[in-house]
Amino acid sequence: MRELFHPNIDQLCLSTILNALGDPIRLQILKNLASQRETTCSCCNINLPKSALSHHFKVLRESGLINVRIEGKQRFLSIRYGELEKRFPGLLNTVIKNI
Amino acid sequence: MRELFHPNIDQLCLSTILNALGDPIRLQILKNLASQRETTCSCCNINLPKSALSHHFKVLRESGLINVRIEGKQRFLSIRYGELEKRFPGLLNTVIKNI
DNA sequence: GAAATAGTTCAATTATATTTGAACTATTGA
DNA sequence: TCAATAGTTCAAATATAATTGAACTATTTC
Repeated sequence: MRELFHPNIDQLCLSTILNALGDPIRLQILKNLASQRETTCSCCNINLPKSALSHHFKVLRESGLINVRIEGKQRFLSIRYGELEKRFPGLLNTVIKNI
Repeated sequence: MRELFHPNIDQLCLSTILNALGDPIRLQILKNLASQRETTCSCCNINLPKSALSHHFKVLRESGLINVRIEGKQRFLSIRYGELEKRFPGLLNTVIKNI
């Protein structure tokens, strides 16, 4: 695998994003990311088997919330702040403040 | 039935709220409510059997997003703006703006 | 009191999501 | 090249959610 699918900014759908956010584990992941700019999958400090984590990362990525950059053996996750802010102004910041 | 269950403001949980919002039908209901202050269940202009609508109203109510006031044969729905704003500042307005 | 109205609840079905371990891929380092 | 690392994918199991019609409750109106 060389590249992972990331939806385009104008394909993003509010209910899909809110649905991705409407899960305690994924909110926790987001909170971690918000405080760290970029993380690898294994640095999320969430006590779940890696296949379960991988599932949640995929939901976040496919909803458009996070970007996953492949570098060597690792994947670096980051929030798609700028694009999300353009598409849904204020949304992400407000959610993150309220986690 | 005389009263419906409404969670207290400090029992509200962000992931539960986002989960309730993460559905296109419920977002549509919220959008309608946002433009009308108060509506009855049957005035939602959503083409679903009433049992399905009732289900979605319940999800919204139990998450803390809406208030349901019983008056005669009807139930008047409204968004719990003030309380939600206190508990999760900015959240609801941002979501509604972005629907 | 009977019928109409407005909605809820129930039970069954169907659809989606989550969780898991095992097998897999790709990359790095010895 | 071999082993370790970082993560994905698969398939099966389990759990949760959505959808429906029918039966129900409560209220109003005749």
